[in-house]
Amino acid sequence: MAENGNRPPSKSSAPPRPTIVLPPRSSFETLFNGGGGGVGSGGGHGVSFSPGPMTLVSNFFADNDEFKSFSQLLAGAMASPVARPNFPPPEDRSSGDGSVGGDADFRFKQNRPAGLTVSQPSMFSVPPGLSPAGLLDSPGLFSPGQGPFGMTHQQALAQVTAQAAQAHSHMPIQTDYSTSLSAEPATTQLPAFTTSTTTYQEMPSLVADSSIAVKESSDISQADQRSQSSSFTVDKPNDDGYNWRKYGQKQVKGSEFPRSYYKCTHPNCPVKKKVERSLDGQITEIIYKGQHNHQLPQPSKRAKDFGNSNVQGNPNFSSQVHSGNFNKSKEGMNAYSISRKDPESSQATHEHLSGTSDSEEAGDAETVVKEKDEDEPDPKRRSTEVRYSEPASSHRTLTEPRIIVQTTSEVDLLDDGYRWRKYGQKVVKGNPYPRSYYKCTTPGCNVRKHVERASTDPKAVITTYEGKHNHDVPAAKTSSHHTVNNNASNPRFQNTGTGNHGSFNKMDLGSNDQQPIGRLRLKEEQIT
DNA sequence: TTTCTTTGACCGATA
DNA sequence: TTATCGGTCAAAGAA
Repeated sequence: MAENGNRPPSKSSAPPRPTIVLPPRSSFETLFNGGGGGVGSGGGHGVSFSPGPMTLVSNFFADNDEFKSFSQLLAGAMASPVARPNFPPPEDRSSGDGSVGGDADFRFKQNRPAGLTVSQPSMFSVPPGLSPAGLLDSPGLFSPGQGPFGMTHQQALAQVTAQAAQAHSHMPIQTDYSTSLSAEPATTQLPAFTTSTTTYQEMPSLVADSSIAVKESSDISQADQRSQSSSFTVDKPNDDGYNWRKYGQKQVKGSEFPRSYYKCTHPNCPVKKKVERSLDGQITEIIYKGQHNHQLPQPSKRAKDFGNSNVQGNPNFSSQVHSGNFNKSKEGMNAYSISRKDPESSQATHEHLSGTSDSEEAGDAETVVKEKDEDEPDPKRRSTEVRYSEPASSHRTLTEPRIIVQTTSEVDLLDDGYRWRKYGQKVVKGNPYPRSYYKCTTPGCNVRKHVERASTDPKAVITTYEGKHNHDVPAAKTSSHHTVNNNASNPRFQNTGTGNHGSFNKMDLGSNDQQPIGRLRLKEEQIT
């Protein structure tokens, strides 16, 4: 990549960072739940819901190596342990023998949110184009000698995001908010997936882009037939398969690190990305803008950079993704289409991919997938921003990012069990609804949360938590019936007795320290 | 010579 | 109207 190729030594000495694989929104949820619709086991329940994406991915595709089609991918995914309702709890699988598998299990156990289970049919679908292989195809992901998953969680986070970004750039996306925009004729290039009340955007799918090759440990998967050199430096933010030219760098307010601006070098390609790096070269944030209007660069080059490419090697995927033929995707989507009816809670759904840390230095990590109308005046077309941000903390070690899928409605924004004081509000351009800032009212607790509503659908909110509660959930709130309802419809939160946030605070390594929570955030934003 | 990065300046949007 | 900020341009330098 250009960015990395000519960096001054002072900047190029950064430790390897993962390319990011961001699971499209809610994709994992389906996996956790054992699948909804036509594929997989019907109605998963009792599935532990805590493994980070990497864990999920590893389990998800452990048995699947050479999927030839998306449906096969899906089928394979559903056959994975994670997707199985009777998937044994991590405790039962923990060996603690120090082996890769055992260690992985240990991590799994560590991060498992107590009582956080998923017992309902999937609220989300595996979006077409979501390639398990794409997720798996992450160099070093399971490389031996790098810990249980072959990479640090920080790397995992970065990898998740980068690949998501890549996937995003592979596939134009169309959001169909049935609750607000359903009347609009579909210019959909990708099918939307819906719940009974909400049509979710077909997220930028993770193309089976094994340009990011996988190197799995044998006990996790045999998929390393495809494995590529782990020398693929996953930390290259620009190694997403496209070629970028840096055209600017600036210190932006509010960020302690400079932001670099890149353009896709492909002629007439409007895609840009912003990358923030910490002083040690680590990526703290990547924001993609626009959609590639071309395919990935020539395989030869990509092969050089990434090793084999599943995009190349998986004609089904590459063709359907790049040629605009999404029939297969649609089929896959339908197979996972959501049948659950939950008007109480499914009005809007946002997922929080929460990373956590078992390190004192763990900071925030957030992934934002945000749709944004870029160059197209047509509101039906949106480009996508995929953001990965991770406050720089040079020695941070993140555990696997946990995935928190939060179902929120307008009324229960604050009913997460904790008490909040609103300390700020801001209106952003293009969104008639203010962005609100809340702070936990418990003395000494510095947790904040930020609630943002989609401009086109006030019921669609994005709640972002920052920090970690250093206290228990306050006594039950009197006005929590909405939360109760919401939680009732969302069993993942039932056992916690708290709101979603409380639940995943509690599940954070089972500790109640004040480590900041690494967080991955998926954010969907309607653009006016 | 070409390609790419760096970096100060410029411009438009916003408060 | 002005200041600030983010994004971009483009000249200069490096590889």
